[in-house]
Amino acid sequence: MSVAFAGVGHQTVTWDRPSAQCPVEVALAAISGRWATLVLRDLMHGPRSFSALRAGLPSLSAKVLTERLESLVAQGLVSCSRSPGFPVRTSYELTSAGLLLRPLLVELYRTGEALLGELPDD
Amino acid sequence: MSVAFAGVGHQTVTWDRPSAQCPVEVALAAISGRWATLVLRDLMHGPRSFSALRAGLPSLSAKVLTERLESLVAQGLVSCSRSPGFPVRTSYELTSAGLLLRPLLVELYRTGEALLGELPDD
DNA sequence: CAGGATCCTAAAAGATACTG
DNA sequence: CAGTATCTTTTAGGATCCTG
Repeated sequence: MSVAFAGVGHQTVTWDRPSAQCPVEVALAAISGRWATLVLRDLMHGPRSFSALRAGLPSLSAKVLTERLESLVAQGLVSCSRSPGFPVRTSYELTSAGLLLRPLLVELYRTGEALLGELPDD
Repeated sequence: MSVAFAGVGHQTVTWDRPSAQCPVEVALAAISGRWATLVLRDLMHGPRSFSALRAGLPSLSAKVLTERLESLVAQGLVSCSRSPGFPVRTSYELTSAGLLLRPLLVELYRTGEALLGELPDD
């Protein structure tokens, strides 16, 4: 989106579909996909290994976790390091860009709480 | 999620999958689905008719717009009023709960901008 | 004008088994 | 330990045509 929502002004936009250049789409890409926010929350507490992440989310399959991590790494939000030797150990860690997501996650939580307060009958 | 991300403390959670009671999931549900944030942005500027929304998002099909609106109405975020007579006119408008999403949309935009600044090479 | 009804395709998610 | 490979199921999105 080319404008903020806070009433700063509404300039007409020329595109009509989600664009990769739109900040909102960029932020959404980071938190989209099932389990994405849960994986991010775990990583917010510090580096985690593949199995530590699995242990925290038992009903998440290895395949989906792999997909989620690949996506986060591809977006530059998470970095991955492997220990040499055997068995291999990996460590996934938020990058400085990934840490930028913290306020967004907080805001998601805050907004959700506000909605639950206003609409307790859902 | 049962805890915020701001370092208030990390209590072990007992569930292991996205839950409808989790504030984060509630907020996510409001903004998920393609075009959802764009529809919400339009509505943030005031009531809109079905075709006004379509006109603003030309590549969005009637079916998907209907789905998005139904979802928002079902969540209590948007209300819909129909004019009597013919042809029918509808007006979609954010409820007070829907207005609670504004800061979240702003934060999405802000975070996206920050990410684009930190990762211009995507 | 404001959708509803169908049908179709693609993408995401999940289950299971296996490998470096 | 940290994944990969397949396969099946589910879901979302889109196209087209139709109706109150």
